[in-house]
Amino acid sequence: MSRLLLLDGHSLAYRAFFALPVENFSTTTGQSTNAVYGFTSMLINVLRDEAPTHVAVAFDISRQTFRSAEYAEYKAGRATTPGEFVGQVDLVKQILDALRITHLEVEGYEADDIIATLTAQARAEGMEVVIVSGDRDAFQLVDEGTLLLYPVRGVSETWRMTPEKIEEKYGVRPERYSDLAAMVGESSDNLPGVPGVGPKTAAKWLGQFGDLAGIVDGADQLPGKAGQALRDHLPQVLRNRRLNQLVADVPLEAGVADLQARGWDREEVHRVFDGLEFRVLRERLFATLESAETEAEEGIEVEGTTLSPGESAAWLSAHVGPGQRVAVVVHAGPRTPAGPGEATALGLAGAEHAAYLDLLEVTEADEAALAAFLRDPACPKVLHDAKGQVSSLQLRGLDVEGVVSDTALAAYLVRPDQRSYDLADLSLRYLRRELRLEEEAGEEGTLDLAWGEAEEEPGDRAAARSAMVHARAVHDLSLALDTELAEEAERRLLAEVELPLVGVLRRMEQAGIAVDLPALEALEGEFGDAMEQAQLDAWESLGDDTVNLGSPKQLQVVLFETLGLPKTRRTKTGYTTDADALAGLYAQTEHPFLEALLRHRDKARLRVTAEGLLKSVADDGRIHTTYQQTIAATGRLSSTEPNLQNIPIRTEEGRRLREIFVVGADADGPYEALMSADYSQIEMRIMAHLSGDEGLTEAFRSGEDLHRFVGSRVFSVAPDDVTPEMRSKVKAMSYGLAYGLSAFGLSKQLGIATAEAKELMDEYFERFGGVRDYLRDIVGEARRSGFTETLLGRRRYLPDLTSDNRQRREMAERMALNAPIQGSAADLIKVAMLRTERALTEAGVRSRMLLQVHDELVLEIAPGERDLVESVVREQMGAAADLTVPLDVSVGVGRTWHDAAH
DNA sequence: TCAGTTAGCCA
DNA sequence: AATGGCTAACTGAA
Repeated sequence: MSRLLLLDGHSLAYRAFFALPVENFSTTTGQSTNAVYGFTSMLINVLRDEAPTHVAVAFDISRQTFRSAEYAEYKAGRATTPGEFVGQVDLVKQILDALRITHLEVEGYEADDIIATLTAQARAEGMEVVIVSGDRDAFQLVDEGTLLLYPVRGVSETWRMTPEKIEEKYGVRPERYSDLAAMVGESSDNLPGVPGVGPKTAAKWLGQFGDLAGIVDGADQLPGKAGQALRDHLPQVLRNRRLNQLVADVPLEAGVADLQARGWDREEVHRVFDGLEFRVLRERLFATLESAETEAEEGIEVEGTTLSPGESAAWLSAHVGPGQRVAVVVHAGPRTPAGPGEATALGLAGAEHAAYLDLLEVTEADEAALAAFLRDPACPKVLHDAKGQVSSLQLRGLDVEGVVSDTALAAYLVRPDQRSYDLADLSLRYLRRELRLEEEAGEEGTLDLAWGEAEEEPGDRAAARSAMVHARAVHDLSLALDTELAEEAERRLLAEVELPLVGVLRRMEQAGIAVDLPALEALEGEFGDAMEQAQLDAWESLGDDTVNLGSPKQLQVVLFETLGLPKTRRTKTGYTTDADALAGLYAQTEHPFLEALLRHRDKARLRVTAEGLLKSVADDGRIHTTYQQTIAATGRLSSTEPNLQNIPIRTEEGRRLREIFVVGADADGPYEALMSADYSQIEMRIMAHLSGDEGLTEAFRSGEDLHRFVGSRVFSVAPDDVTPEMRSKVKAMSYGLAYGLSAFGLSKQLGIATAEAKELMDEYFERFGGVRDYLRDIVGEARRSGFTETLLGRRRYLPDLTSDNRQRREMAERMALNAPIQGSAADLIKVAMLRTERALTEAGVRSRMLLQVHDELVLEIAPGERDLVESVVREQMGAAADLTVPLDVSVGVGRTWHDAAH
């Protein structure tokens, strides 16, 4: 879909001029820049938020237009343009030139006429249009495919004017707005309205007579003083209407097709921004444009050899060695429930040469040379998403040491909220190279491959080419990303945390966790039976056994039509049937169907969870999850296939699922128990540390129960007098804090009035002012710098903090609150995992780490090692960071995960 | 077959 | 309308 963005340059710059204090914006040479700054800032935001394919900016050329010719007083009475504004319009145009954005001006017309003309052309071609203008005349252009962003409160925020929004505000559809304005008047254009006729009256008449022409025809029937006033001022109204009609056929030098967004002039942007001394704005501009702009210059070239049996050893000795960075790409067989498949082939690429090795056809000498290369820590290797590939190699007995970079991890640290770190995307972004194979590249293939064997099968040749091209990309990318990770802290995070963690996670995945299969099968059956019973009960109470209880759509019919229950909160497609809403309905009506439905939901969920776990048990009787290290924008891990980080624990029945995770055995024999070790209140402790709040710090140092301590402060009672009710309130408040909780959200969660929630929050912040100041400051700082940072310097960029769209901006603010806290906790447990594994290895024990659940580690304990491992885990988790408050670790041991809970 | 929506589990 | 995840079922369009 094409989308045209049109801006009214003059009016936006003018607004910015008055919105931003001129004394804060000037260069060392005395040039005022507040209007340029405001305009450019707005431009960047709207380019980012609306992602247009075509862009133009319209300017007024002078005040002499066909309008002033008809009505000499048009726009008269405006103050003369301030001296500091003069000249800034030219600077705006310089910026537009550097960005290669077309700007237009036409003698005798206003900017809005140009915008109207281009809008008409674009709409005729089926394009969407987004207009940014501070002139209300532009309202008449709005329709289903034309959106107006109308600046309010200076330039910091815009209203998204849709036909509905205009109708809601003014009571008329956009196409009638100009009729309304003609009667009401427009002070900024010096067009007087009819005395006594305001928007309400005008909208009412338009509703009665259809349009202005209808009102004129029926003017005689208009009642009262207002009617008489209109009759008296008819010529003036009609003149206003002629003047506020935008001209949609201004002769233009450029058509819509000429406005396609083009590559910008990097050097010119630097030159202009240097001159204006815009530093932060330049960062924002580059961050915005570079993500949109990834034009490939060419494909990836690789000169490579497909090694025949017996050739690998010689190739390796010629092309790899200490200090020479080599990219490794592994091809593997299909994955199994126990993990990735076995390696079948690999591509290698150094600075100059590339090679492809078929592991199924190598000689013993080849394999020995390869094994020696792979396990030599002095030979630096880089991989993309190493964990699975190293697993695949290991299945063939090939150990890998000396991994100096993982391009997926490096790219994740550079920008942690990307959807994926696909090699092709990264190649385009950081190398400006398309990752494609010869066939796809068309006739001007960009590959230059030297082939080993002529008689190879085509499939093998494609695989070889692909592996070598990928390896070349990984090699070059690893260098490019090294320079992207400019901050020392981020380099250390990669080298000392994320990279070593890859091995820890790989071993945890390979180990898996043992499952009591008969117990799991029994549980699945039990939940299944309970689900069926619930379904029967539900159907019986309804007298209908055809409703699919799993279909929200069918449920809506049953609940709100058949049963006629009160409507719940709206969703995109109707009314919600979520558990909260159903429980609310049950409290009101006690309808037996609701009870059975909720029970059915519960049991169905449990059954499906059991079923999913059952399906993922591998041949060794264990479940091997996969940890994702580049998904969560905050730095947390995630777990998939299956997700072992969301096994039920909150209800008694759900907890029974934890009984099927049991202590198991390995090749060396059985283990003795499972151990669960977790941090208590890790996020609140980090909050205490980061905020330096004295009360919260004291709470943790005192050893008193946190929520009891906080409750005693908030409610001004002795700790012993904190009631369970008080405790649960401050507990919800404490947990909500780091998420940007609002009074409304808190009231909803606690089931109390919003006013009461507000009081609670105020009292909380009053007593823990350090927390309030910290949360406020962290957002302000992030807005200035563009990113947040964790204890270990993990960054998260939040460009939306300066968005004009309130919803996006507030979302970004909550992310800015949460990211340093959740992310620091993630840093901490990662360090704890590294330290724990190292210490266990040094202690020479057989016990091993199996799972990580954000603030919890699950270990399998070998016979006789329980006490030693417990002290190791306590020590290493406790020493993962040096905070101003202690890190409290609690440990439990048992036959099952459930029993190990504490 | 696939993507979007809804629901629900965890920290 | 409180952050960060994953999976499953249903649904309608391709």
